[in-house]
Formats: sequence, C-alpha cells, structure tokens
Amino acid sequence: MEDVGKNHRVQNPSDVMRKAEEYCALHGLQFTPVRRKVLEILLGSSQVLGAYDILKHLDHAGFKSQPPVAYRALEFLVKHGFVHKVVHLNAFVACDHPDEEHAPMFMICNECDLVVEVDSNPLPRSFASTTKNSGFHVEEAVIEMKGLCTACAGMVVS
Amino acid sequence: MEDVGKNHRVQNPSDVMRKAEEYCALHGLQFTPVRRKVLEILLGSSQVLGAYDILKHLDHAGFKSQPPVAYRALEFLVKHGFVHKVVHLNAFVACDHPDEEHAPMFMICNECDLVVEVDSNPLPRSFASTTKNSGFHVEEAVIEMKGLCTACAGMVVS
DNA sequence: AATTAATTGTTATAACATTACATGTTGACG
DNA sequence: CGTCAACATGTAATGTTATAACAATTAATT
Repeated sequence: MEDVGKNHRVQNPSDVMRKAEEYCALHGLQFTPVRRKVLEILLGSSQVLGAYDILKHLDHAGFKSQPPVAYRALEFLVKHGFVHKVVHLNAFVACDHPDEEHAPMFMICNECDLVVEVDSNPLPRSFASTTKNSGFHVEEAVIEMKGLCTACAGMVVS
Repeated sequence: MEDVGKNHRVQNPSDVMRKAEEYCALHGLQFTPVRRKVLEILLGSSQVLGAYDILKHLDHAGFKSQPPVAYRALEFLVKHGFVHKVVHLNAFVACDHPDEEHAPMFMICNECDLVVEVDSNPLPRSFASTTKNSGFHVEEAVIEMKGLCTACAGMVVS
C-alpha cells in the first residue's frame, strides 16, 4: 500500500507536541527520539499512515527502520492517546486533542480514503445501556463509519 | 493464529442456511458449493474464524484451499449480510438473523476473545446526526467494543 | 451454439504484524 | 559511585492476513 489515506490534517502540530511533552513529563514517561519523531511524522502528514509508511519516513530521517521500531513507538503513542488507529485501513492518525477524554469515531470515505475524526464524548448513551445489560465491561469502543465524503458523494450524484 | 475466538454460537444453523438459500434464489445469486460450505463452517463454529482457519476447514472438506477461495466466498457472504467481519480479530462470524436489517455491534473480550453480537437497529441516533451534519453519507458503521466479558471481569475482581 | 458474465483455479507476492533475543540506557537505591 | 532492575532499542527472522493477475471453467442469455 502506498500512503493509505488522505486529507487528515491536525490544526496545531506544535501545540500537540507540547501537550505530549507535558503529559509525558507529568507521568514519568520517556518521550524518546523515535516516539517523538513518529508523532511528528503523523502530525505532519495530511494522510493517515500505515506502519510501513512511517517506517519509510523514519528511514529518511536517519532512524532505524525495522518494523518493530515503528510498531513499538505506535503502541506507546496509541496507549497514551496521542495517536489513534484506524482499523479499517490498518493505519494511524495523530489526535488533535489528546488531552481531552473522548471516544474517537472515524468516518472513512470508500472512494478517496478521506478520514475524518468526529468525536463522541464520552460514549453514545445507547451503547452504555446495551453493554451494561450484557454484563460486559467496556474498556474501549471503536466506531468507524464507511461511506462517501461530501465531495465523492457529489460526484456520483451529478 | 490458531482459532481466533470463542463461544460465539448461532442458534439455528439450518434455519440460517434456509434463509440464505431463499435470499439467493430470490435475488438471482449463485449460492455455490464453496459459498455454502464456508457459511456452514462458520455456522458450525463456536468461535469466530480467520480466513486461514476457514481455509483449513475447506481443505479438510476436500475443497481447494488457496487464500482467494476463502476470501472470495467471504466477500460474497459479507456483502449479502450472512456473515460479519470482526475487524479487531481479522475474523468472521455467521450472522444469526441475516434477514433483519441491523447494524451489527460486537463486544470482544480482551482476555478470552469471546465475541458477542449485540445489535442496534438501525443505527444509534447520535451517529445519524453527527454524520448528517458533516455531510458524510454513511453506508456502513462498524462498532466494536473491547473490554472484559462477565466471566473474565469476575476473575479479576475476585 | 455463440456470446457474455460470473465464478473458480493457481501462482505469486504484497501488506501487516510479532517473536525472540541481544544490547544499550535510565533511574532508584544502597 | 556502582550495581541492579526496569525500560527501551537493535536486529534477524518469521508469522499472519490479504490481494493481484491471469488462465480455465461454468452459468445465463441470446
């Protein structure tokens, strides 16, 4: 797969980097060079990126570029909420607002792979009840909607 | 990966097979031997199955067992609603009620990989509004919740 | 029977992800 | 300061999931 999605764009990359630094400092986490670089790569991308796309970027930036390098950094970043994984694309995207509690939701265009994050906070009510009734303890909800973005839908109609 | 999940169990396999037959007849679809067999395999499994698990079953049943064989049959079955894909496990599960319109939701236990389908019909209200506002035309919503099933949650507590 | 569409057979390879173990780095504590 | 433990990285190999491409066959349509 070449670059795997399109047009995702975080508003304030440097702002997010600062938040990540603060968060790590506060929680005694090591915001190491690779981890920092991977977050930078994702923040700088207008597209969601697959692990191997990130690996290429790392390589160009002079980092080691075997798969575990990227997967480890991504694991860390996802774990602490700086990055989300888009499971339908096996791809990753930096989060705009890692400091706010939120259940990420993504809308993915089937035509152009545009990915838009639209959050629901904290979790849609209808879920809470369903899962509670079933006795299931939910730790994480992944909600991804596939369809057509405005642009692509328009092209089909016209 | 060995068999990839646990304890999913469709209530009435033969009932579902009949529905599938009727649906295909009605819509002029070819319910070919492989497609039928793959659905049977999934209906007969107490676990969700990966494509390569299905391939093994096909092999044992005397079918051809190169990857495309399974993926094509699964594509057909998913497309027509007889089977759902659980993206978090890259695995497939037969649907109990392919004849009813529904947005499948899965709860996946992080400990034991128990998968439970809990449907919302048609789509939680909060989504409809979010997506409408964004101009996105949703064709499919994938909702998967990860956490702990009752049994596993109980073990942690005790 | 001829034509076209749909499906299947088959090989090869692409794309995604993890295991395992060695090495290095950091931080806590005597 | 030294040493131990925890954490992080380097590296090779491999495991797992999925698709591309094209040939051969079968089914539906005329």
